[in-house]
Amino acid sequence: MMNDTKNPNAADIALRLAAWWETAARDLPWRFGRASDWGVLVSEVMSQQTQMSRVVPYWTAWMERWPDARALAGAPKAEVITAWGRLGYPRRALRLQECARTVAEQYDNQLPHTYDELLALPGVGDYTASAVMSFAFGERIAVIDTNIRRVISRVFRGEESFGGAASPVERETARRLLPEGERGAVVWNQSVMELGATVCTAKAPLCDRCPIAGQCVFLRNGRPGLGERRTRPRQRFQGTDRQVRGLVLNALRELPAGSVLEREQAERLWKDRIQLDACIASLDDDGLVEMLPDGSLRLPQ
DNA sequence: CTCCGGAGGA
DNA sequence: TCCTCCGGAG
Repeated sequence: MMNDTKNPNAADIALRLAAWWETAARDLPWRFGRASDWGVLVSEVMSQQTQMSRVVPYWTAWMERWPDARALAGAPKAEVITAWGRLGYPRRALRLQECARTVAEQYDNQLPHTYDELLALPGVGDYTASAVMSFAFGERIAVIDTNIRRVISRVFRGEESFGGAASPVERETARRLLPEGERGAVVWNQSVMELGATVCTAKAPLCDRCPIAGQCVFLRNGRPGLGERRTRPRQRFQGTDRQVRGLVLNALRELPAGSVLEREQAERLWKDRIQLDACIASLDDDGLVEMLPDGSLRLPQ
């Protein structure tokens, strides 16, 4: 077809999303240049597997208490674990502190500015390294998370994205769609991700509120397979080790600082003694708790 | 109850 | 490549 005006045009979509970003972006405290590079990294680590809205109060308190990598590096582990609160996946808290130590010691308290150096930091994977490069340093780099994968797949391919790791084709597509200029690329990453988080959601996309509904192949095709395919296998929580670990750690966090959880108290948290012990052992392995000779538990020092 | 989401280790 | 790691919103 010679003049297919319906074919999605990346430049046109980028313009529309940039305009939408100006009016619709959530006012998160680490956005719009208000946070340090380190603050941006902390926000990204906290946002791994956790909704931004839940992160905000934790991030604010965290950055007030430990404004930079050096400050976090010197904090007692127990305080770090406690401050992580109910964000979930508390190993992230320890990795973030390890990251802070690396930054403080090896990089003189300044985040490194290359993707490879960022990627090598504890708790920093492809997504976080790319996000810091883009959002903290303003570099032109394709950021790929599940929101961006979903939006790009729907808008340009008219399909739901597959689960699993991003394929080389997906990565190449993401790079190709990136606007030429640095500033444009940053806004592209932020706006596509924001669209995926708030409008182009996985299960019930709000197409009537979408600024690029007129350019979307997925919508034009009648949203084929909407909600049929999961981006990842379903994860149960009730009865799992994750729930038990959460109960134990939460009990420790709620204790007065420095005090221990007696064995009897721990046993009251979960009926299945075998599973409880396995979870305590795994928390110990992770460095999230310490077991004393009498069987009581405490947060690590 | 179901949904959502990166890193790292096996 | 698969699996485990959480908690709160809907």
